[in-house]
Amino acid sequence: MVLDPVEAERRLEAFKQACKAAGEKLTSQRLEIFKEIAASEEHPDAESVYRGVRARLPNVSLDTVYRTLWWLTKMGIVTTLGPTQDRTRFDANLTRHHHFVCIRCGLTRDFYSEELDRLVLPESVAAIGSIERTQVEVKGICHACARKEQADSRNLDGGS
Amino acid sequence: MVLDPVEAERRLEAFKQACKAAGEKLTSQRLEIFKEIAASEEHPDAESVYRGVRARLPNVSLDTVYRTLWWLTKMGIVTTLGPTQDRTRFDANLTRHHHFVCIRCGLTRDFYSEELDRLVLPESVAAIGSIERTQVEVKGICHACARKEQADSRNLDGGS
DNA sequence: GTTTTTGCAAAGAATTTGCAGCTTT
DNA sequence: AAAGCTGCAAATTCTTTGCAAAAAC
Repeated sequence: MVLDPVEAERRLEAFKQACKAAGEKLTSQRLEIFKEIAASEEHPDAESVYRGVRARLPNVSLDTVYRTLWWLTKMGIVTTLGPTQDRTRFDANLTRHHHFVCIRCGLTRDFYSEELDRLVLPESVAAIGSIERTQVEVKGICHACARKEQADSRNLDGGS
Repeated sequence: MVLDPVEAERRLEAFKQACKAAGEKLTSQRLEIFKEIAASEEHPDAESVYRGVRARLPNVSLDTVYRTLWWLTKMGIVTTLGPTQDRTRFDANLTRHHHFVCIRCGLTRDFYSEELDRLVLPESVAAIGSIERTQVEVKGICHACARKEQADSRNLDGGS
C-alpha cells in the first residue's frame, strides 16, 4: 500500500525538525531508513526495511538499520506493534478482555469493559478480512515505571 | 496477580475437554504448562512459563515449553499478544489509527474511524497507569488467507 | 502395542555490541 | 576539529529441530 505523497512529505519534514530540536545528527542512513517506514503502511520488520533501504544505499548494514529503528522509537517518531519489543507472550484469558501495556517495562494487564466489548467497527474493516475478535489496546506508563522515572529525573536535577 | 480459583478450575476443565475432543494426548507437561499460563493474568513469555513449571516438574525442558505453547495456540486455547509470532515490526504512522491483523500471515493494515478515536475507557484503567494512547486491534483472517484456506480444504475433501 | 511426545544437545534465526574509520555539525 | 554514527564481524539471545528413550492412548 502506497502512501499519499503529501502526507509522506509532511512526515519527512516532521522528522527533520525533530532531529534538529533534539540535537541529533541527520545522516543519509537515518533519512533513508525513516523514509522507508514512513512511506509505507505495511509496518515492516527490520529485515524488510534493510532490503528496501539497500536499493538506494547499497552499503547500509543490517545493524545500522536495527540501531536506527530503535533510535527512532526512542525519539518517539515510530512505535513498535504489539506489547513488547522482544519475546512472544502468551494469553490464556479466553474471556473478552482488553489490554493495558506499559511502554517502559512491558507489563501487560487485562481490564474489562462491557461497553468496549460492544464496539462497532467501521465498514472499511470488513474489506480487509473476516473479523475474529476485537480488543482495545491501551499503551501508557504503569505506576511503578512512572515513580522510577520521577526519581531518576530528581537525581539528574541534582536536588535543586 | 492471582486468579480466582473457581475460574482457574473452569479453565482447566475446558482444557481437558478440548484435548479429548481433538484426540490429543494429555501429558503432565502439557497440563502443568497450561496451568502456568491459565493461573495468571501476566501473559508470560516462554522463559517465565519454563521457570514456573520447573518448580513442579524439574525435568521439563525449555523446548517442550515452546512446543507446547505453540500447540496450545494452534488448539485455540491460548493466544499470543501482539500482531505476529516473530519479529518486531515498526509503525511510523503517527496519526490516530487502528489495526487489523491477520492471524494467519501477520498482514497488518491500518484503518481509521473517528468514532473509535473517541473511545471512553473505564476508570479501572487509570488505576494501572497513565494513558499515552489507545487503539483498537482487530484480529481476523485477511481475504488472501481465507481464499487459500478454502482452496486447501477443497483439496482435502478430494473434490467430492 | 502403537503412536506421540519429551529431553537432550546442537542448529538456526534474530538482534546486539566492540571497535576503528568516516560523516555531520 | 570534535562528537557521534557507521560498517564489519563476532557475540548474544531467542527459538526451533533431529533423534532415541519414555509416556499416553
